[in-house]
Amino acid sequence: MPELPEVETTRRGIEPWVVGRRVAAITIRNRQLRWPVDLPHDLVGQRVRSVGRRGKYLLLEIDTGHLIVHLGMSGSLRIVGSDEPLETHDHIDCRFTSESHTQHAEGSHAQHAEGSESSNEILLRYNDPRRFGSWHFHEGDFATHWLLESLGVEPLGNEFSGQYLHRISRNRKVAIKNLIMDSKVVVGVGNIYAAEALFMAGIRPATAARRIPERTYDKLALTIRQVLADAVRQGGTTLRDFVGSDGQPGYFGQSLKVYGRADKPCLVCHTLLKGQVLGQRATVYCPNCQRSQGFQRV
DNA sequence: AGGTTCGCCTGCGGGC
DNA sequence: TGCCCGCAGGCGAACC
Repeated sequence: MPELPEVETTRRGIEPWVVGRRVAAITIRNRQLRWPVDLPHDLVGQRVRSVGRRGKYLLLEIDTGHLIVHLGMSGSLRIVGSDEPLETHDHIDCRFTSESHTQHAEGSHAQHAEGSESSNEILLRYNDPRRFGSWHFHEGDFATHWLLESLGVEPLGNEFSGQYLHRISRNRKVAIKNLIMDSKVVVGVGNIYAAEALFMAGIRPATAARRIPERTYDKLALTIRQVLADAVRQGGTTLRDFVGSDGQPGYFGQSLKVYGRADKPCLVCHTLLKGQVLGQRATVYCPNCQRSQGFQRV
């Protein structure tokens, strides 16, 4: 599920609710996620300093380190009231004390009486049907965690550019779609946004990375940034089960040009879009708009 | 070392 | 109605 825009949507959603609060309790109902969940007991009482993101990993910075959360394919984190009924696959709850050093946004979803200390508690609730997600605690610098230490650059950061992609693609014959989905190269680009960015750049997904000229990589770096930033603005993409921290879906789905549209007409030129499997992942492209070298008829 | 495939899970839609 | 199959937003491990 969640690619960078969905994770960022979640980050922005939970940030104002948890920053400044202290962990009151962590309830783990099912430890069997991607890796067995094993959190230290001394997290209780620690204050949340910030909520960050590295690639598709959410980083809850607390006093002694970071809670590192990955949503896998089907995970979601929601802010709910402490009386919210449990649903299937609600695997982890992180309960926070009512004290807070930050002002909440208007429109609280938690059912509570204003000013009441005890009823002001909120839960950060993790639901994950497929259990491909993960929860870890890491002391100190998050970048040294084994899951994060070899991650590539942030696509919305300064290090990411056409020049960077061009340099890293030398002598690599891997399909360009697989290259931009490789988290050691650039983080956060999953199956949906890879297909969309390649369409916007006019590049055929199966093109060998080393055959693409730098000019075309300039264009690709731009469209990757564009599609991710656009999707963040719209709260991510909801195909089936993604919901933001307020339980609402994302609206970027209606902006998708190729993903999930195999055998349908291209929205630009009306040529039938072509489906293909690349690296075990379904992809879709327009045979007319997407020519290997980025040539576009426009 | 780069490239490819596997496997972890549940849920859902389509075909029969 | 029900069963079986294939497929789904990720990604590290284990293969060549």
